[in-house]
Amino acid sequence: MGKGEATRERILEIAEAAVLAKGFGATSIDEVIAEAGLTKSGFFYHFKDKNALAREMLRRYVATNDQLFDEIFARGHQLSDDPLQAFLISLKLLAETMADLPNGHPGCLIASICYQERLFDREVRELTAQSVRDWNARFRKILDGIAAVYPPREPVDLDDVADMLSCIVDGAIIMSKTLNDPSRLERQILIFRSCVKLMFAPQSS
Amino acid sequence: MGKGEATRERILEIAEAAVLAKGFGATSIDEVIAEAGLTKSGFFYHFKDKNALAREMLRRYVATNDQLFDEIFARGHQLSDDPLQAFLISLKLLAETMADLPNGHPGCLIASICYQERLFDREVRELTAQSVRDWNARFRKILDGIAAVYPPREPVDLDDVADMLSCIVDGAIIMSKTLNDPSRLERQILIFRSCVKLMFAPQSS
DNA sequence: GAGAAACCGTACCGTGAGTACAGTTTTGGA
DNA sequence: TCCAAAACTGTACTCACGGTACGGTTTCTC
Repeated sequence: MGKGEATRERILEIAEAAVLAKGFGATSIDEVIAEAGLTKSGFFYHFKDKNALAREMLRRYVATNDQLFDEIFARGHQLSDDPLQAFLISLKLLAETMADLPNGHPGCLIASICYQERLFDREVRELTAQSVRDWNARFRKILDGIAAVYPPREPVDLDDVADMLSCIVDGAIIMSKTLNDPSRLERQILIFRSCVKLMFAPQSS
Repeated sequence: MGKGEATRERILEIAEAAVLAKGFGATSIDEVIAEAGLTKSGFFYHFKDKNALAREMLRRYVATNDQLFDEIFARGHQLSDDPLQAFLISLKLLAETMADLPNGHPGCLIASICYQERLFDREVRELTAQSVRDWNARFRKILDGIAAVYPPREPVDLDDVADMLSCIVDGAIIMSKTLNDPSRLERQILIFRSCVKLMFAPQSS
């Protein structure tokens, strides 16, 4: 890794924390470069403009999240051969992971971008849309596996159930931040888990 | 209503549409006053600064939403004496109301503020927190009424279920906007409705 | 040791928030 | 109908921020 790449990473790390804390519009390049210890010229050497910064931040964020999901769902699959049990275990792991974040979840970049859409170009917005679609498809695939074994009790659209997880997480992050109570995120994931159980698990007193 | 009050309302209406479309930071006072047809001096005569504008926008937004919930849940209560049925009807009405919005839900002001928190003062943030708490309490009260008649199947925390509705709605709004598909919001509310049914309704094939 | 990569410094432009303050029109009530 | 308050207008600033331009300098790497 060249020195330039390291600087880029440092900038992205600092920028992401700032953006999640106060929004993209309120994050000034000046403060980022001050913390990163370089000049404006240095910044624009690495990023054409603020949009380029957003694009790279987003790529980083999506990659990190993808990796987290890979790990968590692989682990669930390791611990149980039953697709429903594996998913329930993974959701538990996800909840725990979120609960273990030191200062609560810092925020969802996609949601942050969503509420400031006009600040970004089409490429950035297309990137957010695609990653949401990918996550939904991933969850949908898991649900397909479950539904094949356990026919859902209520007639539910599996696409909607898949979407639900992303919605719950994004919504819970907002509530956590608004109420300054990190525990809400964990609890919402667990409530979703209960819903999945109710939908698919066979009757058990 | 004096002329000043009418101007204030006009500014708030224009500002809300702009803020939900592109975020608070990206909404300039200049463009708002241009559309409202008054000068900068005129604007600052009504609002001390941008924070004061946010505060009033928020008050307006919360009041409108409160009224919507009042209507929808009152209507549900009219149509059925059974607390569970009444809630399920209300959720259906809520879903329909959201589906009927011409260009999809314009966005949640609380979420928008959440992701740009540092732009706002403590009073604004306290206002968002309080309205979320109020909405959660309202839903919780309804769930209490239901649980008294229909003991929940899974051991669920009713506070969490109450929170869930807000989370789902906020999350679904983000997904709707990100994917440019307004129907997601309606479908998520209906999926939540299915979950409530599964939690409380007695076994029915 | 040379050339490319990774910066620094300085000076500049446009836009938007916000201030200051004096002047003008509009409005509602005695 | 007049008068005072309310509701503005106009001008002229300030400061911060995004972004550009460009020449110079250091630092790596082959």
